Amino acid sequence: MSTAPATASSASSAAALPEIRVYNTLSKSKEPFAPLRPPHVGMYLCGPTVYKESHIGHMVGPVIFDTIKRYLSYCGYQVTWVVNITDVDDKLIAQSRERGIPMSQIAVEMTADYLANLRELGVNQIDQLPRATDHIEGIVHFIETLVEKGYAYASSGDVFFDVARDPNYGQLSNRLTDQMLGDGGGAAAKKRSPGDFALWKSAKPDEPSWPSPWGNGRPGWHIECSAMSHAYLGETFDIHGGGLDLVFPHHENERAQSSCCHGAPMAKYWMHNGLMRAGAAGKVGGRSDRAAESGAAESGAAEGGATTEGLDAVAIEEQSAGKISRSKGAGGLSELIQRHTGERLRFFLLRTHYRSTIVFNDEGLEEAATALDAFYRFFDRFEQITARSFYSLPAARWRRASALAEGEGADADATLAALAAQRAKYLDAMDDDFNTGAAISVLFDMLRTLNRHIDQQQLAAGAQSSDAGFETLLTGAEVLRELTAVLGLFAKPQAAAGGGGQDGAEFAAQLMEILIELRKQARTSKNFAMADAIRDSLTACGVSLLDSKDGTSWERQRS
RNA sequence: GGCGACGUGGCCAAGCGGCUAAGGCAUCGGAUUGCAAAUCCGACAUCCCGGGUUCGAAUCCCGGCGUCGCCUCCA
Repeated sequence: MSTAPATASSASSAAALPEIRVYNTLSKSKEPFAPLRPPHVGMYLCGPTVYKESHIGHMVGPVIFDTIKRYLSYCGYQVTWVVNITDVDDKLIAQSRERGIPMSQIAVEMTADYLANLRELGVNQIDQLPRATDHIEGIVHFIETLVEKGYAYASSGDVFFDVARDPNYGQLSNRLTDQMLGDGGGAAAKKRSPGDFALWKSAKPDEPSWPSPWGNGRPGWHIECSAMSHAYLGETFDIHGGGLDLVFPHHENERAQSSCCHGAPMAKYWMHNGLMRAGAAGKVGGRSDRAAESGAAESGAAEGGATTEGLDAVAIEEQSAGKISRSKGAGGLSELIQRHTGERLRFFLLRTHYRSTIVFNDEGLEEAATALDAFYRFFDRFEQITARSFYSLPAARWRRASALAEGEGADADATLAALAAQRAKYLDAMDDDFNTGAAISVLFDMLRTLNRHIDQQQLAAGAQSSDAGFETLLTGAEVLRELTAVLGLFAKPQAAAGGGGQDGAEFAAQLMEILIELRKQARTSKNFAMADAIRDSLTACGVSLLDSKDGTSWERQRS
């Protein structure tokens, strides 16, 4: 009566080939990851429409998929990752009008902003960043094919996708087509039915446009992703990602276009990351829904101004004076990065599972900072003892190349044994739908193991490689490096560990003030040995003290 | 109205039928320390409520309460 066979049978063989499981929005369940053409993996992430500066919410997907690519690569796959830049769109046109500058210029500016932010967050695994406007021809061709095959129809300069022709429409987002096709009748005069969506939009007089068989116009939203993913990854690729908010209509429509055009599935795995919410003091955002009104009167509490924060409560950039901005200091992403460092933001994002909602607020970021400090302190400690920088340790870039791969060499040494077990736990977490939160918790365990090892072996600054436990520390740190690198963390030393954007020069000035004051006190109390020691030490690191009747100033020596 | 997610210690957050319910922040003890910090050891939850299925549920099902998202542009 026991179900033992199921668990027992896999025990021996499974160890050799760890199975990665991925949550697929299409099937609403976790599936074994089996790419179409192993070891190659094609991955497409829907990038931004570049009409405004990006905000922190735009970073969630890139950080997650950057990590996914890192992990898959680490496991031996060869991943090609494409992120599109949508640089034609109604919003861009609107911005262009508003600011009185060409659409293309806005796109260039905002793309640069986006990329700069990605870089700060350590997102550097993207292979291709195609722009929609560079692929107009392909887009037109794509639409032509759809028209030829009868899935789309032209209607006075526009071209629409005929939703009724796709029996699978609605599958991804779990919507019924007849529901959408409903009675609505003639919602838009040009469409056959209200659910149809534009593939090509005819140009109005002063809008940017490109020639096409249907006259001058521009691509509709969705089609650029179908065309570009096809151009770079082929008819069917492995992973298609994006925010949960893109499931409908964006991905549903992409899927319809692509599968109808090619007669093949667009992607094997549809992965969607959770959205971010601003977690202000009270409650946040959400527009007042129909129905929500009834009980509002009695709770006088919320009256202050909890009104519409806008749909995207996270868009602090535009919340000029609202309570949201006050509670977290207004400003865009770049200011956020400056205040918290990109690494902190990345760490913060990775601590939550990618499919859940992340509540974003300063408290969370501060906590992340505190937690991260434990790592930075260990790196310092490690460097003191071994005279090696943690950041320059050779990290195994492949799972099976690890110093502790499959637990080898871990038998005799308790520390290594513990680390090997922890590493296995980490890998299990990552194998299970990229559970970065659980993986990071293991990292803290490793930190404790390593610190305990140092304490117990009494390793101190200037230790020798012949000292007991020295080699173990080295090996252990390498493994920690290996596993943190997979998450894209600790690539390079932080300017000021945990300092949170303290300006370097200003910081140095503050320190110097303290030292000068101490030396002054030493001199006053005739403790000249101490005073000289301070000055000599400073000289040793390139700082000269200049005494005068007005006090003491300092300068750095030119090298 | 339709679709969907979530509710785990003071806070954040893993867990997806069965080891002592991860980890972080905070708090409280202890070791260490000239003091402090850091580090280490230890303490701190039966999982929104009510039913049900099961030998066994935080984990599955039903009902309730609550929070949130999508259905329109959105990562």
